[in-house]
This record gives sequence, structure tokens and C-alpha cells, in this order.
Amino acid sequence: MAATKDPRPCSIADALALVGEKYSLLVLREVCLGNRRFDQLVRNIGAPRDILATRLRRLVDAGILTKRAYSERPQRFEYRPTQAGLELEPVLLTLMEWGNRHLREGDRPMVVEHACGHELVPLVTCQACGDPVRHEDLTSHSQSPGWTVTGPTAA
Amino acid sequence: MAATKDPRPCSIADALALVGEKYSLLVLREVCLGNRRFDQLVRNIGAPRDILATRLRRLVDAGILTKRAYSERPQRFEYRPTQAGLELEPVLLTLMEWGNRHLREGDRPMVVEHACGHELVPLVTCQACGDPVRHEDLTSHSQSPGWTVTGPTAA
DNA sequence: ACCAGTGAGTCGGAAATCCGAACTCACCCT
DNA sequence: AGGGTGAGTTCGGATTTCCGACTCACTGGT
Repeated sequence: MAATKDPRPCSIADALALVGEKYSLLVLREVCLGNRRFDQLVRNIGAPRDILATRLRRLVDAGILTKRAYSERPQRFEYRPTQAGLELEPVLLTLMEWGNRHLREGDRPMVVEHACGHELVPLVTCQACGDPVRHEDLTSHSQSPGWTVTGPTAA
Repeated sequence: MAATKDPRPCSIADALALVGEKYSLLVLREVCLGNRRFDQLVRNIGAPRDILATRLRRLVDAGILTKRAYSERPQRFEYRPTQAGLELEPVLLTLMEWGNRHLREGDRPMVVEHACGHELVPLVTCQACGDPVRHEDLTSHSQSPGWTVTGPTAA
């Protein structure tokens, strides 16, 4: 646990530390779809029950899900996304779009409809100018001393 | 390996099967930043060398990275994102934005600048109407018989 | 020629995770 | 009384991960 490792400080890594474990994002997919119960999640995700229980605890602790009883006697719980959890949905949708594009040909197993009436095709844009994000338009700057964008500056 | 499991068919799950293993998305982050060499990746990601070697093989096989020699004698290789790999960058950026918002307060370890001159804040929008995606505006439909959005229809 | 250093991995054994099936506990239905 | 459901926990074994050390093939300095 000591600092013998020292990877680049990065919000992507931090986010993945929370939701990057196996099944975590699939849990989020399900609760965003409205499936809130343990056994439903087990079935739809295909995860072992104990692993799912561990993930749920972690996601609740992280403030991504809430657990609440929908019945005392017998105690029954449901999991719902918090605001922070809902804000991960765009990540899921972007990933789904990538999967549809590169891992399938035409056969979407799931279609999301947008309120505008069209099938949703998620597009990541720059909030400031509204243009779609393209790799060539980006320049990254590390704010942390010692970490440049092309590797650590040798001391 | 038989079909004793039967999770919801889904492009998110398929995508995660390829890039959801530990470190895979961080590899992609680095190559998108321009870091292409094995030892650089080891340092910047903080992954064990053998695991990184395994991940790189997988990503190359999946067509997300290419491996090519930048020097014969001694053989030296570099890894670059393919088109498919570059198209995962929006996923990373969206995840970074989430991490910045929920896991930090003000202190971005990394800032991405967009060609328009502003700091990039990625925003996921509907390609058809251009509006930002909000959870309330979405309706999901499963295309696979037996899989509704609120669980499998009992037989 | 000799030594140190670098890049790109591989190897081996310990530690951590994951897995499926079975079990529990508390209730409801008939 | 017997069966079913929901929400987990427990068990032992399989699979991954982790870390440090090792290899191999050079290059550069003296």
C-alpha cells in the first residue's frame, strides 16, 4: 500500500477504481433500465451472487447507488442510482454506441429512443463550441509536476 | 463454457468484455496521449509488466491497437490506437469528466484543450436533435425476445 | 574489450479474486 | 405441511493478479 507505485494522477483512473471492476458498470446499466432488485440483477447480469453483493456494497458506499427497503417484514431492498450514478449513464451510452459500431453489424440488441423521436445515437461534443470531439482537435496538459503528456520528465 | 449463464445481450457488456479488464482503458488513455512504448506504459499506468503484455496482446487482437516495429536490430515496438481505438477516446473523456465532477473538487490533474480555444468539457448529446442526453428523455427497448427492459418475461 | 544502461518482454510463486452451488432466514401461498 | 421467492452468506476450488528477478539483444562510453 506504500508508494512504491506511482502512476499518472488521473480522474479516469480514479473513476475506474470505483466502477471499473467486473460487473460494476453492468449493475449501473440495469438500475438505469429500472431493474432494482437483487435477483433481477443476478439474472440480467449473469454475475455470481456473492460478487454482486460485494459490488452493490461498494457502489452504495461510493454514493453511486442507494439501497432502500421497499418492504419491512420481510425485509426487501431495492437499489437505485443516485444523481452521481445517473451521470454515469452517458458513459454507458457512449460505450454502447462504440460496441454497436465495432462489435456488431446492424443487429442492435437494444435500442434507446430519445424524447426528440429519433433513435438515440450518442455523440460526444465540446460543451463550449458544440462541435463533436475529434482526436485531432485535442491537446492535453498535465497539471501535475513530473507528468507530461509524453511521459514523466526525467529529473 | 456452456450456456448455463444467460445474461442480457448487450453491446455494453460486449464492449466491456474487450476493454473492461483492469488497465485496458488506461492503456488506451496513454496511447491516445501519445505514449507508445512498453516501458513508458508500465511507468505511467503502474501495471505489472506481464499483465500489461497480456493486455496489449488482447487489444491488438481486438483491433484496438496496432503493434509495429520502430526499430529492427534491436527490435523495438510501439503501440498506436487504430480508428476503433481512437473512437473509444470519447468514452475516456466522458469518464474523466465524471471523475472530475464527483471525485475531486476543482483540482483537475489533467486538462484537455479543444481546438475552439476552450477547455474541453465533454457533453454527450443526441446526434439527431443535438440536445444533451438526460435520463428522463430516454426509453429503452430490447430487441431480443425474452428480454424486456424490466427483466426477462417469465415463460 | 568491458561495463553500464535500456527496451521489451518472460518466469515463478504468493496473494487476491472469482466462481458455482449450496445453504440460510424470513416470509407468503395453497 | 409443502413449495416458492427474495436477499443474501458460506464454502472450497479455479483463475487472475501481483511483484521481483531474470533474459536477450542491443547501444554508448572508456
